[in-house]
Amino acid sequence: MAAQKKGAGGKQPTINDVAALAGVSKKTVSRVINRSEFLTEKTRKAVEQAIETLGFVPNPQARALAFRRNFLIALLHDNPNAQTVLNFQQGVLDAIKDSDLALLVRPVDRGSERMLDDVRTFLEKQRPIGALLLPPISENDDLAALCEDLGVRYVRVGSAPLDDAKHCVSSNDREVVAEAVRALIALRHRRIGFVRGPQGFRSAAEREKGFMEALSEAGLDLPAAYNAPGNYRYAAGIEAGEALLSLSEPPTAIFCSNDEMAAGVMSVAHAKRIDVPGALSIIGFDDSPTATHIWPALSTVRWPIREMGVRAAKTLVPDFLPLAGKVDESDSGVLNSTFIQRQSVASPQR
Amino acid sequence: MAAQKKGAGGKQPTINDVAALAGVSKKTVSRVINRSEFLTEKTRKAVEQAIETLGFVPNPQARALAFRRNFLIALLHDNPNAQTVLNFQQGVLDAIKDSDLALLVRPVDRGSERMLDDVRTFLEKQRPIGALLLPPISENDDLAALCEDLGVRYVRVGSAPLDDAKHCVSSNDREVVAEAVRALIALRHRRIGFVRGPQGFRSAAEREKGFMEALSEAGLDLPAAYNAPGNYRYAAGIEAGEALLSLSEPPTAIFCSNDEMAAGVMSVAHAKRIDVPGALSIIGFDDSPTATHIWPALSTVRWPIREMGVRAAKTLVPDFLPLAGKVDESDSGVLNSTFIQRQSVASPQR
DNA sequence: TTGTAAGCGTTATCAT
DNA sequence: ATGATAACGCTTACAA
Repeated sequence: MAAQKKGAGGKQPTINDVAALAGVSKKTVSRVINRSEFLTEKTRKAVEQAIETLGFVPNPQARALAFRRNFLIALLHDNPNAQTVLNFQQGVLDAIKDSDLALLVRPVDRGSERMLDDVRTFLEKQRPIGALLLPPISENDDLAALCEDLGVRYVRVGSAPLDDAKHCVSSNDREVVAEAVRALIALRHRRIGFVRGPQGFRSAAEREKGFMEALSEAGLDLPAAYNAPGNYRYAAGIEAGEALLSLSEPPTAIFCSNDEMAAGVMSVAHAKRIDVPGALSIIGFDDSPTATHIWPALSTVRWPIREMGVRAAKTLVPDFLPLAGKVDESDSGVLNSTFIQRQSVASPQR
Repeated sequence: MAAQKKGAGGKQPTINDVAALAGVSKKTVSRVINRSEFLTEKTRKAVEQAIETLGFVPNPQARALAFRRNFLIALLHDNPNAQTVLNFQQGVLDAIKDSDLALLVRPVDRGSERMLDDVRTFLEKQRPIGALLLPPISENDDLAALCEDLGVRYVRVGSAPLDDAKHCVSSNDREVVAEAVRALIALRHRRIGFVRGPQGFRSAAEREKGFMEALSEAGLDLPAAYNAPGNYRYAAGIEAGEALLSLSEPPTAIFCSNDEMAAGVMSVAHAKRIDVPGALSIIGFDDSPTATHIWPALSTVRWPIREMGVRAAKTLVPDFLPLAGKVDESDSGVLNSTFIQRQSVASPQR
């Protein structure tokens, strides 16, 4: 039990108060705080006792000044998927829980011309030890270069290796999408549609590669009419659904590059009284809350996003984390996504 | 254009470098940084020029130490709804954009016995200027007392006034729920079911009050069988749907205390081949992404959460924000939620 | 209007 | 193993 502190009025005890009470120099107290190994068990006990009695908590600003570094890491994101961001945050916080670190959050506006300047200003002002970059901004090489330039460590999170293992944590989206599409093929689907992600997104490209890979393995091809554009938004799913499901020979299954677009396609199917999964199987990507909230529940790919948060933090600041935190140096930084089968997929009825 | 700084190796220029270059004392530079009014236009220009030339950015740790306070505010949350948390975050960041403040994020575990201790440790370690408390933990009086005790400002966010206006930002959920239910009644619904939120949540109580208010105004009552328990989770919506829609005389409309449970009820309706909205109208609460992703799109209540984030930040740290940030002192701190009508509601067919 | 000296609470250096 | 003294980069108090 720490002693109760005084309220807002009472002054915080300082390292000097502790030193005085324990009858040692403040440097010795500092040694205790920082777990120096050159300490008698006895003096350490005495100092700890004094700390306890006073309810002393080291002033982080003073420490930061003396150390010439603070204890903050930053999360930079411009992710449309709230659940993804929050799960990642949670993973990061799991990782830094028993450390002195705290997490700063900074959304950035990918579209803005001043994006790089904004980030520069933020990093210069706050000087966090490091920055975690979530997709899609993690794909921006200029941003990584900026961090490098400012001496701020960084780790990029992506759906495929974007950088060397020291600067990247990624998942194997391509493989898992291929696996999902193979599952459709195994169910005897032959007319399989595809709804793309936004152009220029690495994640979209990876998912497309996985899709094409599975198709060509099976000797199938993707007619132009089955290949619909998208941008990860629900409305794009609606448009793609309208287009694909109005064809004279519509696909019996559609892979959508994310859940939100899959929800759009599903809505169109409902509106057109097309039975899902009887007449149409649908697969999404993200395992967002939407995936389980729509009916029928959506088969999808789960990104190990929380685990990636943990890993990203461990990669970023291994030297600030408890020993348990160390990542194996030889680790490739690739985590596995998982294909999750739910009710939206079945064999085509015919 | 700020001058490019050296990379990781180069040392940051300090206030002394600026002072030397500008030919003034460092205190004068400090005055420029802190916008003192007692400065000749000429010296100010000279110092600004030097700052520009060197690319000087004041060290926040040193400032924090000298000021005896840092420039951080904290967001404490334990909210299951990711979109809500993120929208709120965005609002806070909008508000502090042109200030020196940064945002720390800290999820807390409402269920844990050590919750208060964890928060205490966090606040003592980081010593943010203030803390923003999101529901449901904003309803915890002990938490507010802890902030008070530690001299950390706080603002609580809730669905009804939880504290005096200096410590609270809220929305008028009760009124808007009543409005939504009146809309059902105006459409000639008479058998209206209710799915409750979790016990002990203020938000749940407010929504229930609003519901009951509208019912009794119309001289309707809520049979016990129409009053289903819930906990804001999808699975509870499924259970409630199973119960309500298996009755020999089922309701023609169901108000669910949040969107997630509404999605559950909707799934049950689909599974039972009950037409929505023809045979059953459904209303939710939150205007979460789910509301538009399910089919048919869900009528719901939109919480002005981003605006509440802005307001909460302005209430918490008016003295750190640009002048535009001031909140009118006489303001009650109550923002308006909005009823949003979508396809899930219609007159009962009969 | 500007400058000087002292101090914020910690850690680094270098003794002992 | 411990301590004295000087940083760390800035602001405050007071003086000029």
